[in-house]
Amino acid sequence: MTRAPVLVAIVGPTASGKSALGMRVARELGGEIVVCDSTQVYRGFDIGTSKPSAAEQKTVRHHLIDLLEPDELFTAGVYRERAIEVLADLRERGRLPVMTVGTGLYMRALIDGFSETPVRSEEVRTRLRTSMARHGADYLHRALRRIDSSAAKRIGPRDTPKLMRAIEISMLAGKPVSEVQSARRQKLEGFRVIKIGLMPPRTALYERIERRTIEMMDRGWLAEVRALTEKGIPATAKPFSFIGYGDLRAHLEGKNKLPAVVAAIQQATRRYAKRQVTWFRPEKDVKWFEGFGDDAKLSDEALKYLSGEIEHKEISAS
RNA sequence: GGACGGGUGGGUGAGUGGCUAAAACCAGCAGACUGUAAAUCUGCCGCUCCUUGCGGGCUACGUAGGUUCGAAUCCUACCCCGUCCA
Repeated sequence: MTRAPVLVAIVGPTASGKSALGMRVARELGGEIVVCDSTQVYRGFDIGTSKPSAAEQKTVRHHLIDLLEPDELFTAGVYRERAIEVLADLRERGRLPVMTVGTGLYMRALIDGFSETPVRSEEVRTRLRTSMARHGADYLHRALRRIDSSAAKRIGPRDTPKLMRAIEISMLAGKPVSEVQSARRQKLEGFRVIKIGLMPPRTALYERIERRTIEMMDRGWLAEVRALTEKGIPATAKPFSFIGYGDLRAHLEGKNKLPAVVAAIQQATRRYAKRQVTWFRPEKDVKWFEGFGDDAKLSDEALKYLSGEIEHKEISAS
């Protein structure tokens, strides 16, 4: 007779207003935000990652941001573990988890889970990289073909990261990746997930991306990058590969003119948004809203939908 | 006014007689993605027709003519752009 707690997940491309909608949902339904974003976990990288402001964090409690130093690595698997801890805490306190999802893989890792796969191993990767250097660029693909031809068919010969991961899994598990991954995924348990999606019209989204980039610059993004650089964080640190950070750093080193950099950032962001759309669109069980999350009418509807769903689920579950 | 260099598809830019609807890269569009995912990779990318084929037709390399079986590629004139000389 336990009422399974609800988990609300808001998906959508960057700049679609997930945070704004999440804030409202959390405020009105007694929730806290569980951020699902691979960039906001890094401390100090705030403006360019659209991290919730201090004011917002004061209004509604946020989780899973500012977890790491710039030189630390993070993975979908680690995200899953951390998120499960947070969810357990929220459940205990009777708070509604409101996930704002920018990183589709992380949400999948949490909700759908992975098959039981070996964790990333730097040793294996170092070895693979050495072999690749010795035997040529197509070494990994040839190797995977020997181990697991169906996986090799699925992954392109130039897709080094995925080839490496596939081989790594095969080696550590002692059986082909395909076999490893055909095992059941370890789904998130104990929550009823309600997914809502934001899908603004493409041109409107792109316009907003363009505007938001300018706003980020106005809010001192460049100064943020300068401060991070002056702290001695190397350009090779992972968060400097996030959209904008590397470009702005290069600009500070006198490499590119600012207007060109801003244009490049806008472009990269548009492309990123497109990839997010490609990822989220086929997602199952999503209630889609064709607009921005900060639109009053849209958030009214979304809220109405959510309240209905939550009530329904809780009644049917008890 | 004169001398050179150059004008190629949305952009950059290869291509000097047939293998060129035109390399490559970028942008754009679509897609894939089970552990670095704001990452990485794949396909398409002049228009059009169908019996969707390494298929047909049309248009295209500043403009207009010409040479040739055949021209983005050669010739002539003209128009632009850049550099230099007056």
